[in-house]
Amino acid sequence: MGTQLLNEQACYERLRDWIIDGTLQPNERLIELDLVARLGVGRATIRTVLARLEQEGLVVREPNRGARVRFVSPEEALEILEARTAIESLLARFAALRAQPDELAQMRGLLAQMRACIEQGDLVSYSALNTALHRAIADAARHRTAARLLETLGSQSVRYQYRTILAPGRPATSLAEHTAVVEAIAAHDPDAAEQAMRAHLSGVCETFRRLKSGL
Amino acid sequence: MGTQLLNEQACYERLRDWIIDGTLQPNERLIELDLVARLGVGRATIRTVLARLEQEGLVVREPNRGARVRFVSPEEALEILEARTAIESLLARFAALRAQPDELAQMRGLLAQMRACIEQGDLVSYSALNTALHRAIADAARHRTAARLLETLGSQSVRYQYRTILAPGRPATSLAEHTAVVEAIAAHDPDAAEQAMRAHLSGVCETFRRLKSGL
DNA sequence: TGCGAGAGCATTGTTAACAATTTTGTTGGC
DNA sequence: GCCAACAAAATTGTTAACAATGCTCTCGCA
Repeated sequence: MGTQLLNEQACYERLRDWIIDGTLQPNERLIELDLVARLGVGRATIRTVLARLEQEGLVVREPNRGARVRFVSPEEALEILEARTAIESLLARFAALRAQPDELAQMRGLLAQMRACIEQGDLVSYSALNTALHRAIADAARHRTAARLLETLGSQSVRYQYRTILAPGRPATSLAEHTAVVEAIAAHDPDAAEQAMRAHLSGVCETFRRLKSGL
Repeated sequence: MGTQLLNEQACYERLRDWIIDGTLQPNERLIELDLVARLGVGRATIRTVLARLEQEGLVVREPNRGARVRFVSPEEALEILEARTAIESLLARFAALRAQPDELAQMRGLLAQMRACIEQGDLVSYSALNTALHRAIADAARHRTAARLLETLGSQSVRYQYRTILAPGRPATSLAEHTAVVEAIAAHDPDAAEQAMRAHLSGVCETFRRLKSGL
């Protein structure tokens, strides 16, 4: 954790990253003077950054009691997945309407890499590629409002993102579902793309529900 | 505009209201010392509040150039409507699964009032009831994540909310669509409820698109 | 007239100190 | 040993002053 001099935006991004990557753990107290020392900014800056992160759902602040990293319960994680389903289906629809050839090529490239990961059993890389593919679809949709909603949702639930792919039989199913989504987008068929994305994420939701109750 | 002493939260809500109700107009500069004088808080408080409002999409801040009320273009308003369609369809689905009898009674009551408004040509009251009904459905869904997304979307687009109902023939259509949504929820049919809500808001989107191009 | 340099003003950004609050630790009585 | 009352420490909340930045308007010059 470096001690460089940062402006508010950089400080915000840094802190955000620390929460997302787990450097700062859920429920961990965020003490202003600590962060001041770690980030090399004034306390006022830290305060506005914490306020922003609260608005984004990554931090909880209580008056006179300071801030902590928000803990997202499995129940909330499921809600987030459900909301993601709604938003990403919309994005898939728009991607089918607006995707450019180079964007389609990129999606297909990601799919190919994902296939290779499955064959080699490399689920960690698969998960990263999964994220990249979803992002590629969101970008192709050119729908900033939906993309923005999705981004805030995603940052809240990273902690749970690895879970579902570990379910037995899930990797192969997941790959097939992603392929269907990309094919529908490539065919510029908005209804099919929306439906395929909905089917995919509903599958993820269902898997997550089973994992959750099985804990 | 009172000059009372407020804490951060109250200050945030006050400023938010001023933006939503148009007391502060789109693109209007938000000068920290002005707000300090009007709200009776320190500049630091104003600053964190502005940061929060930016994160919420109501304000735009540029480094060293201050904050202004974010102007939502008609194009963005359409995007917001599209995103609302996705979220509210989800909420309608959950409302169908989870609505309690008293909540259903409330929805029917609102529908009856809406019908009366249409008959009397009172579109202003109709619009308010419309908002109330959508909120009642969101509450019945018990889906905090989706509700939170919807709330931020709603606050950004209030400026455009009256427009669509003014289109010729819209009021009657709108009432029929709302009735269908409530009936599906009352029947505890999630698929029908989701579909009905989607149909309703797609109609709103389509009307808005026409109004927009007709400007 | 048109236009760049520079002074002055308005506003934002940053820092430090102080006040208020909560939390922690300690003492004394039972 | 346990609990209440109190004191001390840690932390957050607030304020004021100062620094830096961007904007505006004038002045000098072609």
